[in-house]
Amino acid sequence: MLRENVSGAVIRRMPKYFRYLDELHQNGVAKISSRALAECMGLTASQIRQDFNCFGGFGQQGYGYNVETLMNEIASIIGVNRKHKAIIIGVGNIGRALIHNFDFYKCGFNLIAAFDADRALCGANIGGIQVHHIDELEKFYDKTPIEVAIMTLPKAPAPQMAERLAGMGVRGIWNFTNMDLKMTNKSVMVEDVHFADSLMTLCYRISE
Amino acid sequence: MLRENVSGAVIRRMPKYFRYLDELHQNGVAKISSRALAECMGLTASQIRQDFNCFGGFGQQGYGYNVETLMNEIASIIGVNRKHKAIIIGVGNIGRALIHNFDFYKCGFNLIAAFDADRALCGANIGGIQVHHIDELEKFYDKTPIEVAIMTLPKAPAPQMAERLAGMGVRGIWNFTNMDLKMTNKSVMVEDVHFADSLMTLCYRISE
DNA sequence: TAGATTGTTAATCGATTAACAATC
DNA sequence: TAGATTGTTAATCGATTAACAATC
Repeated sequence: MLRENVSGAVIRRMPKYFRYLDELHQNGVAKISSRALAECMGLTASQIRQDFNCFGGFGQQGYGYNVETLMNEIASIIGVNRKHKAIIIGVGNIGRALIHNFDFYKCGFNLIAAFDADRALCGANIGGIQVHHIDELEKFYDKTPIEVAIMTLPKAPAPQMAERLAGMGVRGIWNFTNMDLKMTNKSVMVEDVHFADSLMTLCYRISE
Repeated sequence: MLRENVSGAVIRRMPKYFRYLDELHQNGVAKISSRALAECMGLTASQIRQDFNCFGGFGQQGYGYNVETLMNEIASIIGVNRKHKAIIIGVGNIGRALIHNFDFYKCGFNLIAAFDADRALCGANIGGIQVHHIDELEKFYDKTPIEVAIMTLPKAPAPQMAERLAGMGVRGIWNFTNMDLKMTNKSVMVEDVHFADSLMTLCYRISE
């Protein structure tokens, strides 16, 4: 796996490749050409071959790509086979929705605990996930270090919480606060889910 | 407002501009230069001026931009001042989370109703929003046409629902199904919120 | 007027697409 | 072998950055 100088644009396409290959595999498709994959994904064959060759040559001239092999390669490139430990901070509506509906495991994560500032919720078990008080965060981390924190808490405490998590040593933050977190430690990766930006983009596009 | 040949990259940045200008305005900041805005948003001054000039000249040489004026211009460019009517299809966890927590109004929308296939939920009022049975969708639309549908329903019925909505005449779909909707009618705008793709991107980035 | 900062053109950079030799 | 399709290089396209004249 080469994995150097891979552009953000390519990285953002990898999950989509994984998604389509997973589906093809489940449908019993054994091989696919860049051309056919391009057709069904709405990309160009050229782009697909360029993208894959950022990480190595997974195909075979004259044949195409073996769907299962390629899917596994991409899974391993993304790292979804590694099952990183994650916790969720804030069990309001969005937090609960994620706990109940979202397939963390398929995305390479193992959700192991939830935290909230509301003492009334502590000790509760939501969808199989134990809720702890936020004060116990560091104690928990010392026993069980986690790689990623999911921030589904209100805006106000968010910046401070992000720094606290970074200080503890988390590697990444999945950010649902709809605000940009300015991390002092740039090695902590932040992935934003900006609902408002997304909906406003739609607003623009339907306004012609 | 020129608004021709505006690239997708520029459009995606508009909500972010709006967000920052709104905050500056609330903090009582009256004027700002492209340089200062660039600094606080993590962009370049050049890019900001290029972006704004896709839609017209909102600044003043030697002075900068009036924050309130610029904010209002951008609000009007995005269309958030128009309050498009919207409905939500599926009141599971994600649907409820949006109804309870999300500020549709600020993003230019007026959420007027919810629909679900589960008869047990029909007639209920969730966070001020009436839940109707999905069978009444067309009847409802005939009386009250809406511009946008928010799809927070399971994958299985999603493709058919998208076509049904397009057939009725909706202009846009905010898609939470985590699948790509292939619309036959290309004039229906689809904006995806791909949780899984987002988290997998983070997975890649923390895997070095 | 002098200083500041825009609007806009030109230069650079990066990403996508096209082409084709290599090869299964 | 002939046909197909990759991996990879070259060409194109678009987006970002730099530069600077216009002007408040």
